[in-house]
Amino acid sequence: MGAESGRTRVTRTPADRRRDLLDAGLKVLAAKGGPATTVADITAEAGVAKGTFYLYFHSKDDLLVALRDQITADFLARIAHRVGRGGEPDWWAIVDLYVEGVIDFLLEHADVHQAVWHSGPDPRTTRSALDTYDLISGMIEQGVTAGVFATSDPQVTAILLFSALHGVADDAFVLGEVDRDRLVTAGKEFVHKALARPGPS
Amino acid sequence: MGAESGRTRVTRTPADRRRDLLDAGLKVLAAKGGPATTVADITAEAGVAKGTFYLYFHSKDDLLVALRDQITADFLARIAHRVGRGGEPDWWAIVDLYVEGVIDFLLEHADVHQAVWHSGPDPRTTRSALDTYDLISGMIEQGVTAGVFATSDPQVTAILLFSALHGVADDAFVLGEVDRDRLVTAGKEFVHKALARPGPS
Amino acid sequence: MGAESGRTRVTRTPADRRRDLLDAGLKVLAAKGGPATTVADITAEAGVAKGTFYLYFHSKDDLLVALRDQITADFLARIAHRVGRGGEPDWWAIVDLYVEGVIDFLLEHADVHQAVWHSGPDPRTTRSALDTYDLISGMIEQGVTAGVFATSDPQVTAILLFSALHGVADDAFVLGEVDRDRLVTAGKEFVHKALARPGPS
Amino acid sequence: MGAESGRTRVTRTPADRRRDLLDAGLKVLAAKGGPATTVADITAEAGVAKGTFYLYFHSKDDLLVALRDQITADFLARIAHRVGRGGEPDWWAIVDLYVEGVIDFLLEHADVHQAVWHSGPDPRTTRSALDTYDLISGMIEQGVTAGVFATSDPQVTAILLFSALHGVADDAFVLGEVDRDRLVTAGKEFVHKALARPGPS
DNA sequence: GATGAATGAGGCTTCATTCAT
DNA sequence: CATGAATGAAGCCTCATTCAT
Repeated sequence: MGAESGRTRVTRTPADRRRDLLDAGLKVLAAKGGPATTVADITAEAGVAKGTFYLYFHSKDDLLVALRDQITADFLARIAHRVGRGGEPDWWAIVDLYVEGVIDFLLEHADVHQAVWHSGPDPRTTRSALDTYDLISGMIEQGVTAGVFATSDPQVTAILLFSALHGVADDAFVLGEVDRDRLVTAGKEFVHKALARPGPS
Repeated sequence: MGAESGRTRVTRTPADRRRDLLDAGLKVLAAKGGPATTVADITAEAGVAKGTFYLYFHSKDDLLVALRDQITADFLARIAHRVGRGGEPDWWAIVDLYVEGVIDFLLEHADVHQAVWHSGPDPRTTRSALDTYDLISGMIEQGVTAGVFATSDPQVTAILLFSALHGVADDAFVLGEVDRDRLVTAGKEFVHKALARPGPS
Repeated sequence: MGAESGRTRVTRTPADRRRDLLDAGLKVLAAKGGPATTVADITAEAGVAKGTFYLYFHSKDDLLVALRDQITADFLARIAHRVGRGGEPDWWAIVDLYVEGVIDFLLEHADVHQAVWHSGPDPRTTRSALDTYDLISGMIEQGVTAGVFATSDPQVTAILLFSALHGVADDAFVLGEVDRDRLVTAGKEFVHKALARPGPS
Repeated sequence: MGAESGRTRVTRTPADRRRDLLDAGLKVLAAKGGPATTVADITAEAGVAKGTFYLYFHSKDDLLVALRDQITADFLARIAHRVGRGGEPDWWAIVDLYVEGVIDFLLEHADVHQAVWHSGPDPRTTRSALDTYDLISGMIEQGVTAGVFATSDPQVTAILLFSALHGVADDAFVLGEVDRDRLVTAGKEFVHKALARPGPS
């Protein structure tokens, strides 16, 4: 009597439990990679029973999608936060912040990114990527309107730009040689030139 | 009644059979995606028994790697073929050919590419990607030496460039809206500017 | 019609279920012999799903080793129980009890013994056999010290003795003609003479 | 020209081919153990194609049985050869030769013995073992008749005796510590005493 | 006879998901 | 709500045996 047998009951709100599971998922995915991660891994990491998982997610894919969305949202929030400082916008400064933001974010989360992005259901169903592209193409369009950037196709350019940065960061991670500053420097130079108006005079 | 189990045994040369299996793998992977593809799918498509697979590949991963290498080799060959025309090299023309080559190739094989690239063993072990980057950075370095291009970091720039093109093509495929000419046009503009020397005067 | 697939799920305590599987393993191994026994056979006999097996054993070999150890432990316990009666030890009586114990045990479990012993991983890794030899050589050494037995090499003699009895029992089983009393009588005579001190005078 | 493509045709008589396969089987079994040995291993070792195997043996089990019989025959021949020296038989000398013969043979062939004996079809079907026992019990009976040995049950004693020697040799092999002379010494002592007539007076 | 490519049944093991407690 | 034992559909791979050449 008194103490129940087993682990003392940890009471957490449903929202907290769900968060615990997402966090655990993030951690395990980063460590083991997408397909290798099992539901058992996640519940073990979260310190709950296997069945509990299904009280908070319909399926494993469900959690994967949730993580995808969460990561993208985090990413957008971080970029928006860095970029969205008022006053007369200095478009080149914004681009620099953006480049640094993307690279830092990806380097930080590259493992999860890999795992989450290439697992679970077809990404086609996710709005995440589109939101990201919208952010970038919005930025480009405004810069063009402001007469600072030049591109004939802001939308495709947004994808080119994002993909370029995404690519270097992922590759640096996969190849295991990460020189953040080198990437940032080269990335800035690359993007600057690609967005710049043809040099006058 | 009807057909007996297993149609009459057909013997082919090892090289042909191996090719059959690779082709079947390509087809099935394109249709179902990496992890969803089973060895049974592949052998069914190839019209052989399951055990036959293991006469030609040590494991499922083995085939995946073989496909990876083959696709990369095909890619490099195509690019090299397009680019490698003698005479005084016109570097901008080469870049254009390259951009078109990459986009065409990826649009054509985007599905397989996705499947093959993000399945099987860690790509870290494959030389494929590195070979590709070497090709590009070589091209850039020569252009720089020739005084046509300008970049302070040809290697990272090569990755940025490749990733940018790879990204648009994959995305176009994933999103299901492919406008090849638009991609090519935007890609050329993007790459040209990114590689160009700063405007004179 | 009739029973649905999979009768209603029955939950037992882990210890009980593990025992169920061991018992089932014993039964099936006795009936079909080592390599012919499949995990499916065992789970069917135990009345559980195939996956359940792997909740209690890491692999098929794992169960084989567990059975090996269990059987040896049972054997040692039985012998020890028979032999370990206090008072002035009558060494010849002990030997007789031992001989009977070995033969009875082996006749009873000969089938499993065969199956379990010559399957699974190399027995070299198991302490089982050594424990058995230690028991016997201990008995012999004590008898020698007590001046009742005579042997110049108790350890090898222990193996000779055990092997002799093991052999007859197994053979009787394999050949299908079991005359327990005949074996016991001949065994006793054999062992007595082999252990006896040279006739006086 | 001249040489045919592929390995030069090696013409061997059917009997030789069969022998090649048996020898190869022996070698591979000794190296890899019973169940781990595949038909492919054997044909590779013999330098013939897989299908050739089935021209000389009905099945894998068929070869196993053939090896079993062959080994037993070799064994009997060796013992008979050592023992069967004419003149007034010195029964104790015969026993010594026998003990040495058994132990040497088993130590020499322990690996194959293990592999061959505990694989393939139920040994119940083989005459091999019985032949061996007949040899031994014959020896014992003659010794008894000659008034040199004493046993009330020559047949069971034969099995006890054979099993004892077989056991030590196998164990020494399995445990990896082989001290041939120690085994022989202890074996002789053991068998001598077990067969001896009760000390006079 | 010889070859070796082809077969396919079947074994082991994993793991997302369910459900009785 | 939580638990964790139980499920069973698949998946990968092996290998004795067959058969067209």
